[in-house]
Amino acid sequence: MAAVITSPPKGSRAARTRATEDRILSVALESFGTKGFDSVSLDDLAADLGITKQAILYHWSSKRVLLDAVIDRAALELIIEFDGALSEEGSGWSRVESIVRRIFRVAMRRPELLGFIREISRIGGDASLRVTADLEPFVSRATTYFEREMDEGRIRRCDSGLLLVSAYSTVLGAATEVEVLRAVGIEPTLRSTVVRRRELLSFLHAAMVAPQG
Amino acid sequence: MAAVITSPPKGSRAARTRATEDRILSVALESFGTKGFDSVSLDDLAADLGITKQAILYHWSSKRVLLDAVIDRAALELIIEFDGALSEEGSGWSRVESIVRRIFRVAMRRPELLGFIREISRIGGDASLRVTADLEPFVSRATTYFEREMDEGRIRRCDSGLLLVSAYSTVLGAATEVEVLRAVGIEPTLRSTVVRRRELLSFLHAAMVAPQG
DNA sequence: GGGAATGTTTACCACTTGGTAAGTGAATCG
DNA sequence: CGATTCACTTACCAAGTGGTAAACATTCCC
Repeated sequence: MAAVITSPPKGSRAARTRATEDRILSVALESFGTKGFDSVSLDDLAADLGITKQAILYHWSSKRVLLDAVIDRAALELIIEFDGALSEEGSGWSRVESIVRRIFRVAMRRPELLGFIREISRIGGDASLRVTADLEPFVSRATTYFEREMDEGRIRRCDSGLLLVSAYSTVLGAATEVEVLRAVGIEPTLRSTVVRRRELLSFLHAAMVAPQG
Repeated sequence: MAAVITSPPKGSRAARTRATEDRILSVALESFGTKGFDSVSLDDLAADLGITKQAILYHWSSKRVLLDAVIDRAALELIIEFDGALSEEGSGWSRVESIVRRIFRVAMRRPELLGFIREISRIGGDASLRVTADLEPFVSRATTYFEREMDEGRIRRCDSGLLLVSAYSTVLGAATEVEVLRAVGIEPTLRSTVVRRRELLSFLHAAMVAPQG
């Protein structure tokens, strides 16, 4: 709704400006996520966009400020991708399954998004704090969800925070550690992806699901 | 044994040269692993070492060639850290447990080593190929080990390559994704590390151990 | 002991980096 | 329509980049 109110007449200057900023953020996210923040110069970015670096610096006063904007964008997109899965129908294992499928879809179609979060973690400092703050609402929702599932005995009882981290790194790892996969002789094809997802689901199932009784 | 034969008289020029190269590789591994290859300039490196960058370029003709040397060093250290675990006494779950403990020890004491491998994976190209080639013997040993354990029914049957990747990313993730841990409210202290290791072991146990029968 | 090989430094270079200043053409508005 | 704001470009700059050339000090070897 806010979007409707604030969105100016189509084709207006303000609208085109926002479209440009959007394009810049999008390309920056992809580049930072795949090559790393320091490995991408403003000139590189500008060249990809077909503009000059000063155009970028017009919208954000420094590369560091641009990074903050990209962080916010990445967190937003992550939440959009995953938050829905938490609200979906079903419960217990079937819901976990749908979350894993969704994560896999993101990892396959938007690897730069997950790579970017990882990159930010390494930069540390303010950047990490920012992404942490951005994701906090989502993390607390996920944790709450896990707690409830445990209370109702649908998954094994354990530290919900660690469960989240374990699930996150397991899936993210299996989906993105392409080089490691190559090292063990798995070329990342669509077919092998399906196989890996199936294996991973059974791995997680064994790990998470409470022994029924 | 080879070391004895090739090692020159103590304090000789050759020995000191090798010590210098060793120091450079060590500092480079730490810096590249924590800050990233592109984020560390030769001047930075030299400053940390108390020498000039030209001294570095004397031993390796370019920054890229230095990277190759650092990759070899990292792979060697990784193998030294982990390979022993595969030959240890015990079998089945107890051995897995000892491997996990070892990985945790490395992740805690030498995070830059694992961070470096991850960094290299992202750089891609020749660098990735090199680390893959360096680690191949170790990977094939680990895979063989898993296969045997499965044959003898001590762990669940599944794709051994994926099992390796899953175990690797789960452990590496839980041990190194500090920012994610912070996001879920776990400050990385020694105490929390112990807790996390215990949780992880139970997670892995449920996932890997074959239902007895 | 003297010349040669070796490891390191000083001096330098072309190029790239993030960032500034001033200018320009088009959309906007009174 | 004319002034102004806006989005962007051209022209720079100082600092830092990886890398080269040559001078220099030390160790080695005959």
